[in-house]
Amino acid sequence: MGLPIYLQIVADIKAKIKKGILKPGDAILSENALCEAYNASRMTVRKGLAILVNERYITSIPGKGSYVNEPDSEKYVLHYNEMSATINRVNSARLIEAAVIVPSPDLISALNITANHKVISIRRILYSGDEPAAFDQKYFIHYEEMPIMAEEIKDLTFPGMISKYTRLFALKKDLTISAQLPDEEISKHLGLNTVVPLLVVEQKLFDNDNKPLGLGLTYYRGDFGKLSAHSDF
Amino acid sequence: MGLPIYLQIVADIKAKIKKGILKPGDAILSENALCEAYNASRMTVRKGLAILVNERYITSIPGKGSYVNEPDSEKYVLHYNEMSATINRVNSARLIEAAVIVPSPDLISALNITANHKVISIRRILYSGDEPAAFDQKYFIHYEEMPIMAEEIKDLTFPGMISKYTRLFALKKDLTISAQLPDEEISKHLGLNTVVPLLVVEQKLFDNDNKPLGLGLTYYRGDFGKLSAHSDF
DNA sequence: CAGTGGTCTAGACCACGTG
DNA sequence: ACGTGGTCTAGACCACTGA
Repeated sequence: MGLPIYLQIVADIKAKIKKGILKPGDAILSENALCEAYNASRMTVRKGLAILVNERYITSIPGKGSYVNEPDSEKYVLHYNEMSATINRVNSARLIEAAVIVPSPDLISALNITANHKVISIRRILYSGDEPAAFDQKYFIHYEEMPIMAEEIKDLTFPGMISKYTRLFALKKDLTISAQLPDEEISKHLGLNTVVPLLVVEQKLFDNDNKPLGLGLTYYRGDFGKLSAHSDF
Repeated sequence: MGLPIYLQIVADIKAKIKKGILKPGDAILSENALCEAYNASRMTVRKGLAILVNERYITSIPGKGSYVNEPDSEKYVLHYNEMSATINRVNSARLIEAAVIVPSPDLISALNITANHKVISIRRILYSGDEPAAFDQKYFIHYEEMPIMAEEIKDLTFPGMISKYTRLFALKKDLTISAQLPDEEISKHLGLNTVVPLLVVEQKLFDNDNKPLGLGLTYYRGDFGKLSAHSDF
């Protein structure tokens, strides 16, 4: 019984939802009714309900009441880091290119820049022990005050690279995951003789105003790359 | 200026973190100091800080103070639904098997059951318009009181199927994403003549006590399946 | 010891929705 | 008009950390 009142309320309502006593669409007790039921002040009750709202168990509608939500069965939490031993067994990297390039038309549109902008291209092979596990390509916009610092950058993740130049908390990130077959160049870099499917992770980084900051493509050998995600709560 | 005080506090502190005025590890003003700064009561200040704690911007340590966190640059939100037009362009399904089977050793260990348990196997082809986009295999434990209801189940997602028998809010879900080449059977079902890489999504469903409820495998043609995820906030 | 965050109360005023 | 949730106050007591 050491649980604070507001957490008891949370636990009780969650339990009722999980047992089916409260179904999606049902109204829960009003705040005042909960105050009476738990002999608590309204602020305490509201603190509990705020948690349930935040975890998407219920929705509160001003002037009406609070209602049990449909479960959001589609939502997962994914941890991704192109250099993570636990995720991809990747534990080292070798830089094969770090250059300022003239962007291709595709890159120009992906980064939303004009043709006279320069772009930094970073290419790496990511290793799992001695074996090449992935080919990694990053692009980001080159500004004058931005030295390439190849040595510093070699072992970083993409957000890590970008955060050399910007506050990381300002980053927005999109990930797109697909399966592809390797082209000749990637086959060569990864030393592939047979046909191996690739797990491709595309990262797009944006600043707080949704201006593109960089584009990353990582091509994992299908027998190395595995991503995992889990439902929250 | 219509913003409530507690949201102003949230916005101000977020801004300071994003601009680098507050760096990871830095202490923020104490609650009492913030009360003075914003001419607000402590409960109002705490309401703001609670949001920052929840969104992982800061951590509060009793007796000491609140501190700016290292950004969690690995965390993404993934929406997945094997039948979603927006995610996979899948808009219909055809059932090719719905049967009670004797589980293989692999299945027995994956579902953590004994050999005398029966398992329901559901096999479907998922279509994008007229084209087969994925081969879908589900397994879940068969209990006596569980009719198969093939027609009802045909167009459901895996959580949808399971929720026919259990409260959905109690579900825990794991997703594993990988790239594979099709075996003969899958090639046949998807009508593949050339070598096409597959994006494979493995779903494991658990109840609230982490007891396995089901195993799902969905094999998307690489040119159809694309998953996307994004950083939160 | 003084300062911090964690919990809680008993009020208040507001905007909103329904009868 | 009444009940609802949303915001806010000015206190209170507690457990904890650090000097």
